[in-house]
Amino acid sequence: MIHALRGMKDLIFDDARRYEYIIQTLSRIARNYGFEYIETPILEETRLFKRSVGESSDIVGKEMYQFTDKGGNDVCLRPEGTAGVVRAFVQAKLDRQQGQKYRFFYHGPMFRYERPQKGRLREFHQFGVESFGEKSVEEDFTLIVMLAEIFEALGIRTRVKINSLGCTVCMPPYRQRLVGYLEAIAQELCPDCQRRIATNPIRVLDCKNEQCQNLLEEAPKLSQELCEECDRDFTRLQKLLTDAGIAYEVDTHLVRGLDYYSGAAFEFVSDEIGAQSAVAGGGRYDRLVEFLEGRPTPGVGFAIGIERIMELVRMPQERREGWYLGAMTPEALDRLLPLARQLRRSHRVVVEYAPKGLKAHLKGADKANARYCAVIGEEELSKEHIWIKDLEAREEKTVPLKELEEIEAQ
RNA sequence: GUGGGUAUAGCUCAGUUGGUUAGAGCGCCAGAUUGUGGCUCUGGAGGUCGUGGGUUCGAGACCCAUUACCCACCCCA
Repeated sequence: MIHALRGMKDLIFDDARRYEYIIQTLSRIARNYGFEYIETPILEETRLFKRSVGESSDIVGKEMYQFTDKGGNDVCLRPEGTAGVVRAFVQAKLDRQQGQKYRFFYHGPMFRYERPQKGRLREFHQFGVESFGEKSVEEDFTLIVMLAEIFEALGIRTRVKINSLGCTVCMPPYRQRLVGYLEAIAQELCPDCQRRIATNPIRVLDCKNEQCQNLLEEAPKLSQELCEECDRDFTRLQKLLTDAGIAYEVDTHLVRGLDYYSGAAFEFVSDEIGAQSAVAGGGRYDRLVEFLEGRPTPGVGFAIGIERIMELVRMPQERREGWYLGAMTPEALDRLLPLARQLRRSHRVVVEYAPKGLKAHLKGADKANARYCAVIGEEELSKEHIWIKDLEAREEKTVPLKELEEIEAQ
């Protein structure tokens, strides 16, 4: 038997319904917040991600599905969604519309060659939004509010963590101070952290090693060394969240894993899904458009991991819907087919082609989750009638075929 | 890449210290008088016990290898 590749799953039955419901719900909310749909290619040039996500990240360093296509291009399956949307933004020359705001939402598959575990697949799906041209911290606030609304709508309990990653003014000096501190205690840090001092010192902060965490308690904190502007924004963000009644925790160790983040960073976590607890993450990336050769344009966005919230979603109760049509004789089937075609203009219709007894048809209609079971038997056929039962109300009636056709044609 | 766990029916799992024709529940199919679903009852189909070796008179059980899946580390949504 040919099996799906490791870390790749079919969405079928309940999973498919949940996926569809999630996408519909999130799309609706995104539109209410002024975002519009964008779709970008799943395959992109590798250098897009090297420049945006960053070569020092594991994602680009060792997790990409990368290959050379038949034209000799170095390409890869997208490992995340932001880079493609920013590329599309620059390619459409929207960066030339200074002062304009653009807001997009997207959803679709992402690929990372990792060892699968709970909440982590090689092909997984994200729903994300990207907002361009809005520098105000109110936009950061609005995205967090939006996420809160999303998880509330889906019936998922989450905790909100926020942090500020600083800007070009305050981050570089902080980074230097941090490196100085880390070098002094380097021998006591785990091997990974020792390596990170050179490659990406900020990420030492969210090392999961307990000994490292203890050593880091005395480390300089960016939150205390933010420049005036960043500090003002971060304080304002906290005030807005408090006023809006959104509980949050400031997590100075919250470091987004991708290089393009700056300024506000946030993460929504769930305590009900195992080790991979981050269900959504995002933040500001005011320099990313420049990295991709666009004119400087502020940006902020987030992404939600669909698979991570799938089992948590509270689905609305499913109701019986549409029609089941069945015939008790071969001749009766000939009358059913045109009727099905008519009904399908506006209703869900399932047709059973095999002639069967009434009981079998009722069972079939029940299994098909149809609201109405309509059957033509010998009796009905001779009078040009059709027998209809409402499976929910348990009421039945026999009406002329013509009547049903006319009513449903509207 | 590293570590741990699990592989028996379509699904969830039982299978005692190795011992005859490998079981249950759910699901599926067919019936319970001739045209009435969900509930109940009866019957039925369906398994080379992940794969390959080995130990043994005898292996679903024990040993080795291999593959797949799951969980955790790493990293991230």
